[in-house]
Amino acid sequence: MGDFRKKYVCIKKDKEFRFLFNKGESIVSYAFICYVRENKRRVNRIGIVTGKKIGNAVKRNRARRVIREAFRLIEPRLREQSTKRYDFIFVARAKTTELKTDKLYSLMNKLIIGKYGKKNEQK
RNA sequence: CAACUUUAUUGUGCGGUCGCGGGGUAAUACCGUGAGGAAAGUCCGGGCAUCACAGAGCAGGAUAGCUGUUAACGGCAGCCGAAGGCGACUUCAGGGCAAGUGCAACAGAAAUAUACCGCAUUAUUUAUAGUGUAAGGGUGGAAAGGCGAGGUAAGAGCUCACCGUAGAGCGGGAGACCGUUUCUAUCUGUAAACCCUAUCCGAUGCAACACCGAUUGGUUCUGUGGAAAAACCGUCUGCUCGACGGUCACAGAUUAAGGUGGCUUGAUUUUUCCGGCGACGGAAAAAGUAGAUAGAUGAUCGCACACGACAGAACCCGGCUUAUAGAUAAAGUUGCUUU
RNA sequence: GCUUGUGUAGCACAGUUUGGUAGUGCAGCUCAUUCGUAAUGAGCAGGUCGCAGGUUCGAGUCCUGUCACAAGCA
Repeated sequence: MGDFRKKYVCIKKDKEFRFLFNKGESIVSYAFICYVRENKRRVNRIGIVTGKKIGNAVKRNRARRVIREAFRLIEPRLREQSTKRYDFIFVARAKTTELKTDKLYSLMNKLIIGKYGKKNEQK
């Protein structure tokens, strides 16, 4: 699979963020809120939102890194189990800063893989 | 040993695996590198960039002991003065109310000039009026510099002795300032009240600015023609004077999504020596030190301990201010004990 | 990154220019009115003036620092 170097792409534009907030399915947990929608590209895309409420710059960076690392671990499994590709937007919450990646990883595993992996198999 | 004062340093470290930004070799692999003492607040100063360069006056802003230091500063160093502390030491917008003006609520008779009670005296009707007066009373943050004597009708710096404050003179010092057996007196407080004095200040900020860029529209600039008496508008930080340009039409350039540069070798860092009390300056050698653009440092395993605080570069420096778990070092003060 | 503005009672605002009493409306409580409620009338309570320091006899007001919140600039 050497077609593209990066396995996933960042969402950058404001329009796309707003589109996902309005039309995407939402998954809520104590660590993060996730908006998901199917896209027609060949890659999974991710966007991370860390608002001002979380804290100062260090805490915001920390939350961003933790989410990104967890997603990086989960992403290969998602591609194996599903043929479709999705856009994800993760919104960090205040508790995200204190969590470790393995906790977040197991949480994502439960919520995202559990939902979108199986969904595809049934079809 | 205890309490305290000041200054400085450090801000988890080492190794393995996966992952991220930039660079190099070069081709999907390897090598090396990658946040701070405050990166923060944006409170000052400077570089750099663009605009204006046709200026003059006024206004406006900043600073405020002296000498030095510096690219510059409102910073820093040393010294002087005042206040606080037993002391080491700390703090201070620390020029001028003796240039002028204003303000001083309530209380009080009166707040910068005055007569309520009082004390004297004059007039007559013995109670009032006039005059003189700041000794005494109470009020207040502040009551005519304080206190004693003389003096006087009673009093008053009115006079004198002693003392304070301010100014002038003299002496010392580079200066702030200090001293003084001299002379003078418009001797309440407030300039973080207006103001005066001295010194400095053009404006805007990397979202500056330069370059590339399609249909179409707008803006600005240039050129040509028109208008050009007055008026209006714009630019020159605000105002006045003054200067320049514009008002309508056509043509060309320019600009708006985005991209590239600006973007890191610089008043650089470290070490040694020399000059200086010190801030700092000079010389030599060595080092090569983040450069992203939704914005890079995380996860995990092993070992050690104090179990890791405050906190993340965004054009770059010099300061200041604020946040900060602890750990370490040096100098000094006071008290106690021992010798 | 840069440039501005605002913090006063539970809420919305005055007062800051020119320093001496902290006020207005709504909301709250009590009483009156009414068969009862609303409206109306009378009264009451409620304030670290964002925080810290300074100037002053005395700061909501003047000065300095600081903490929040909001707006603008491609």
